[in-house]
Amino acid sequence: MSSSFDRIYEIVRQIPYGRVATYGQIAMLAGNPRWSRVVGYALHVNPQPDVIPCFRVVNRFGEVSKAFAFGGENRQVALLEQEGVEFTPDGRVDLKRFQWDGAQASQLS
DNA sequence: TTAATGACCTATC
DNA sequence: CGATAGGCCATTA
Repeated sequence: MSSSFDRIYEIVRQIPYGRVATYGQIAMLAGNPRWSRVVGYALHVNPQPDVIPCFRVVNRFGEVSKAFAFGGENRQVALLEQEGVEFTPDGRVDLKRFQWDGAQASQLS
């Protein structure tokens, strides 16, 4: 019985293949631009990793968090690369090309 | 109920 | 430009 997390999970779970979303964006789509921290917390508990691709969630800079290392930070990068996501030498994702436009998708007829 | 924590973001020095 | 501080929200102890 999650509380507000359900809203967040709903968004993250809608992230399409080969696309990434940011905590702030997810929070915004959830209806609260300041849930950024809550989003991270929600994914931290990640009760159902089978439907919640947390590895597709990155910070505002498209970079994966340190504490994300649920099996090696490199793991998340590898997974995203597997989906066709390009990473920069800085270890960041090209948000302007791979950031999931959930807002647009949500409003898309 | 209060205090402390957190996979964040923004502003300031 | 790099580091620090504060703010915001929800969860947990």
